Amino acid sequence: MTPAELSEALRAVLTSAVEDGTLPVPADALPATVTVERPRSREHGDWATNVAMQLAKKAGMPPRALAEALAARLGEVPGVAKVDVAGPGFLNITLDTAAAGGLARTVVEAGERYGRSEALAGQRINLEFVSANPTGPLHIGGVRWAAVGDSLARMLEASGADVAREYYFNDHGAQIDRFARSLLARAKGEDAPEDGYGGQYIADIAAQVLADAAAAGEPDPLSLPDDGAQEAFRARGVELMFAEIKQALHDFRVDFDVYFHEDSLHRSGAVEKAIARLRELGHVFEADGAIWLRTTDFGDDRDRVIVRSDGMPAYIAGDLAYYLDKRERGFDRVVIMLGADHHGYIGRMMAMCAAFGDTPGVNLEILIGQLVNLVRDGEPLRMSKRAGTIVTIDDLVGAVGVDAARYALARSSADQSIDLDLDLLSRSTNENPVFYVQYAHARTANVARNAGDLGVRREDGFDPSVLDHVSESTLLAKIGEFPRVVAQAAELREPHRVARHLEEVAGAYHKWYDQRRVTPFGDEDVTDTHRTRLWLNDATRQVLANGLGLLGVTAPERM
RNA sequence: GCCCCCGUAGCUCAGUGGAUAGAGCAUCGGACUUCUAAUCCGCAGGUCGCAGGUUCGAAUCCUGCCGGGGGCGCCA
Repeated sequence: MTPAELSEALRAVLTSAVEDGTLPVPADALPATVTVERPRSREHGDWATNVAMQLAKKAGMPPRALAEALAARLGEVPGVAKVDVAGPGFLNITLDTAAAGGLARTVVEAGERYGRSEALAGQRINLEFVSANPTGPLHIGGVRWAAVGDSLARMLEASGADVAREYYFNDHGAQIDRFARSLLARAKGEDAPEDGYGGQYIADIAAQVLADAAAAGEPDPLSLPDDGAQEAFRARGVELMFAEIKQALHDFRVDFDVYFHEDSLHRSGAVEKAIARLRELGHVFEADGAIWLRTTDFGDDRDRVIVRSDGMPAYIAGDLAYYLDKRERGFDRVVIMLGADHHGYIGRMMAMCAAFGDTPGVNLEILIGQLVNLVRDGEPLRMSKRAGTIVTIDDLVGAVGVDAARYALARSSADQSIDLDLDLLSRSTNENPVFYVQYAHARTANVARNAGDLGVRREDGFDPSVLDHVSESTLLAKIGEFPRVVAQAAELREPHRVARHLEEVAGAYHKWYDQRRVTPFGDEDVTDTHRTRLWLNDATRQVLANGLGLLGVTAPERM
């Protein structure tokens, strides 16, 4: 019996109690899903619910009295061995060993589908993340969002949502001009401009632009007048830089459905259209020669310029048009992941959303993630694009590999700033928890191979009543909670929850492995005990594989 | 000055109002002639930053303060 099935059984008990008057509350007062949790202490049974305490006030009954009434009915449910009322009104439920163990078969039969749900079915979600400027290689901060964003996308999809991964390609404006001037200067053998970019990659790309032009039989860009030369370096340089970022992300197992060019919003007239819409809605005014959006009407702390007094659209104008474009493409939920250094945008972005008549927090969600700090020898490392002292995605992946990098970045809450010690990472020691989880998976695969070699076959028998050891109860519980953890991670936009849960599953598996043996000794006969344990072994393997898949981390068969 | 995030075991961090606050790492002591010891078992380790409040119940929610980090342009 899965916790979800137990939850349904509880709800049926509640419904019947309402119908015959035992529980004097209206039917719509019942929670849609009854929360069933694994109690902290083993003495409190297999599962517990606080539903009696939640309903006590509405029913006008003492929580314990209500719990007693429910306990009697719940005890009648097939598979439920014992129900106790404890503390202020908890219902502590103990399952028959066989009913609890049945989960192993459920998981194996569900296979890759175990952990998937329809919790977010019908939602069309646009998830924008990374969106780094193509003025340099993807740095460590962007890599965090690549890992977290892609994992979140996988979990949203597993929960039934229709998800588009989107990268906003900022190829318009002053930063790109600075990038182009830096390339040009380097090609001429000059120092980088005061406000430009430095680093070896600038030299590499400048050389590549020259080589490409020569190979194509085009005139040497350096022979052009400065304007033309800068444009040649801009066009080709951005293309090269972006291709490099895209390739690095692909190698990181992150592929976007849409790479959206900011420039296209300006060329297509989408910016003007968005401003016109806001003007019609009466949220635009002019002052000091500029055009403003009255975001203070919607909670922002100051109004925002959308067209500067020199006639150029401000940066936010692109955001207005981009948001509108996403909505018009049919996404009812626009989710944007930003670094903590952009948290100041939330107010204006939410105000913009409201100005268009949408609901902030529903149609537009902004997820803020804290920064990644780099540490070497215990000293914080200052990074500067201009000086070229940046740690790129390739540096990180080269040091620890994709699996460890993705896992390390995805296992912490995005609210938490994280320190990555470069020495530790470059030593590639075994301190990374990804190995703990992957090793557990490799072990399940090894056990299954050995069992197969010795003639243990699942299809020959399944007797869940033999799964009576405490390590089996614990492992079954961890496996049983997996679907709820995935759905919760998707709904809360907190993919790290899945990683943490996998660590618990792995821990429970390792303990079980030490206590119970799947394969027969020597000339021992194969019994249902071996077969049933193989079901549990394989169920664990499935959960670890599904979970690692949600994190974009491989599940090795051998290590 | 205003805004955001953080403060939990020696370290790194889990814990979206529930029971005796957990894990990994580090330290110390144990367990491999039979499924992988990248594992497991045990010991030890805590004023959940401080002070109030909300309620049957607060690490969790609210207010104030302290400490650390980040941000507040007609830049992008």
